[in-house]
This record gives sequence, structure tokens and C-alpha cells, in this order.
Amino acid sequence: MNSYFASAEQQANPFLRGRAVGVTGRRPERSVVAAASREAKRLGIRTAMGAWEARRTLPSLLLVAADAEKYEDLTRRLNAVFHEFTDLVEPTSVDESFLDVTDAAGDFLGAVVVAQAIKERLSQECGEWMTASIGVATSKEMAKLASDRQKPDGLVVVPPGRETELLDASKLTDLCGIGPRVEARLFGMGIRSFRELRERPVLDLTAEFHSYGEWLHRAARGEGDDAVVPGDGNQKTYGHSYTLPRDADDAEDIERFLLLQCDKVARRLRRDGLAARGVAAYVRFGDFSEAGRQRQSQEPVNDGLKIFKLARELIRPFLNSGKSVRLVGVSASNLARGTQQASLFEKERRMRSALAALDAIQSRYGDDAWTRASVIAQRHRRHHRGPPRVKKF
DNA sequence: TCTGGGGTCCTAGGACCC
DNA sequence: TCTGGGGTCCTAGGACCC
Repeated sequence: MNSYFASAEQQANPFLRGRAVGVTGRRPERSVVAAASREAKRLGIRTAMGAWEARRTLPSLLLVAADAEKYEDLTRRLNAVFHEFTDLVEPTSVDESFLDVTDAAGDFLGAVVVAQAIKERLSQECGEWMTASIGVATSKEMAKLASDRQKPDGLVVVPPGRETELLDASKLTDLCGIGPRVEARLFGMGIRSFRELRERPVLDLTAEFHSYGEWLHRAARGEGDDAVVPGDGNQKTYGHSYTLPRDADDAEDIERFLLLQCDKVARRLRRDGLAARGVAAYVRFGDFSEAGRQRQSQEPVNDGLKIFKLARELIRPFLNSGKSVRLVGVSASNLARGTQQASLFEKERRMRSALAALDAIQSRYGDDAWTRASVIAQRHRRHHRGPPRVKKF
């Protein structure tokens, strides 16, 4: 999809249509532009630009805070449209999927017809401001590369056998999978184009890049044999992170924000009937360096407080290190179906039913329907500079 | 008073096992 | 005349993507 979040905002709010719009995080002053409307891009706004810098570049830029629920709903509708054409749909991000339309299309020309039909259906289902760029090719790599060639509202076809023409018209980093680091190493080997990459023996490439070298060798020829793998139901990690309103040194301050993230992760785990054995916690310091630890817990967990107690220990070595903390994050891995182990203890059972009730409240009244007393204590202290009223988590 | 938040995959090295 | 070869699980860190 083109300028996904920004287009979604323009679709939802006619006032924003035709205007330069940037979608940012909750607090623009410490955020980046997550998506820029085509009008904003034309005037020099780039994705991932600091919001502060974007505003300086283009004072008329309209900054809108991201609305995750809106985008999730749109993504569901998007994927429903894709499934009208084939069940071989592999979502790779919120706004991007691979579709294997071999059966639906019959032949390559048929695939082009399908692509046009998809664009039409998307416009009907999601609104005319939601445009897509589609690439049609014989491999995922080439289809992706083709889709990036024409924005917005593109349709680029790579007929079978003509893959190298597209590659030779592209930069190395245009190919999904080659980033700036790999590009620099390829330059170091005297390789500056796909033509030069193709001329290298695969052994040169595997000597430098191991198995990734084989992929480079094939990709430079326009080959790609990975099938479209349907479904996205097997997400491997659930994580949340949060940039603090200002860099913090006080461990208690930092840990309370960590707790909020742990509750979010835990709630998603419970919603999906999962529990996690792996817990990772990390911080980003004021200088943007990062540090983190991860650990396997004895038993699978999906209770925010339990996850927090593990996560707190994991980041403890990085607090009070003389560097102030900008961001805290937590992530759950090693996910398994089922809840936490049944407990013999009354206290534990009561906590479970309390969590179920709290989940129900948030489902019905929204995520802000309740919060932890310890977080309120922090807000209190910020305003009154007194001791916190509530100490217990 | 710059630089969000959500992910995946890969490699290296250590502990441990047979 | 010391020290093979197979494997799993785990953590840290990095590259890359939207």
C-alpha cells in the first residue's frame, strides 16, 4: 500500500485529503514520521525523519498521531480482498502481502488481469484514497522489486525471462534483503551492480557471506524458489516498547513504564491463548546505544506482573549505569499454546480470574479503562514532588 | 532540546549431552 | 604420542524490513 498510515488518515478525514500529512507516534516531539502522504513526500518529507525535523522542513505539514486500531481494521479488510483471489496469501507486514495466483490466473497474462482486479476491489473495499503498488513476477523477490518501481498506484510486470533487465535498472539496495551494510561489503569486493554480482562465482560470495551468498547469487539472476507460505498465525514474538517522555535516571520511574509494556504483552498473549517461556527486556540510552538481556522462565507466563518481575531483573544491570534511559521494551518469545500451569494456590487462582475480568473490561471499554495504581502514583509525584502514595505494584 | 514501534532471520560461542 | 564427532538449547548481537 502507498503511504499506508497517511492514506488511511486521509481516507478517514476529508480535511486531510490533498494535504501534506505526516503520521507520528503519540508525542510528535520525540517521534518520527512513520508515514508521509504523497503530498508531503513531494515537499521533501521522508519516512523515518524526526518529526521535529519534518516540521522544520515543512511548517505546513499536518502531524497526526498514529491510530493503530484504524490500521488493524484496514489490514483485515485488505487481507479479505486478497483472499477473494487465492488462499495462498503471505502477509509480510501490515500493508504488504505476497499472493501466489498461479491457479487463479492460469498464465502470466492472467496474473496481470488479477492484479488489476485486486486494485479495483481494494479501492471499493478500503476507499479510493487507499492505493496499492503491485508487482507481478515469477518470484517473491522480483515481484517485490517490481512493486517498488512505480509509486503510487503502480502495476509493474516482469515477464518471465526478463528479470535481469529489471535488476540491471535497479540499485543493489533496491532489492529487499540488501541493506547498507551488505552494500558496503559488496562495494568492498568491487561489486557495484547486479551485473557485476552475476559475474562473480558463487564461491566468492559464500566465502564472504556464507549461506546468504547463495541467495545473493540466485537473486542476481532473478531467481527465487521460495514458495508463498500462506497464513501469518505463527508470530514468533510479542513485544512492546516505549520512549519515555524524557530521558530518565530513576530506576523506579523506568520500571513503571516497563510494567505498562509487560501488561500489554501479557494481554495479547492471553487474548491469543498463548503463554511465553522466553522473556527479553531492553533499554535504549540517551545516546541511542542499546542493551538488553533475555532469559527462559521455568514455566510459561502470560501474567503481566510475572513478566514484569522477570523483565525488571533483566534490565537492572543497565540502570544507574551513569547513562540515562530513553526507551524501555519487553518481548515474549518461545510461545506455546495454552495458559500458565494450573495453580494449587487460592491466591493464584484469584489473580487469574481478576485478569480475565480486567481483560473483559478493556475489550469492552478500551485499553485506557483501567491502569495500575503504581502508574498513577508516578503521575501524582510528577505533579506534586511528594512521595508516592502507592508503593506496591 | 533531533532520531517510533512492530517484527524476522542469522551467526557465534558456551554449556551440556551421548 | 591425549582431546572425535554428533547433537540440542541458550544468550548476545547484528542486519534487515515496514
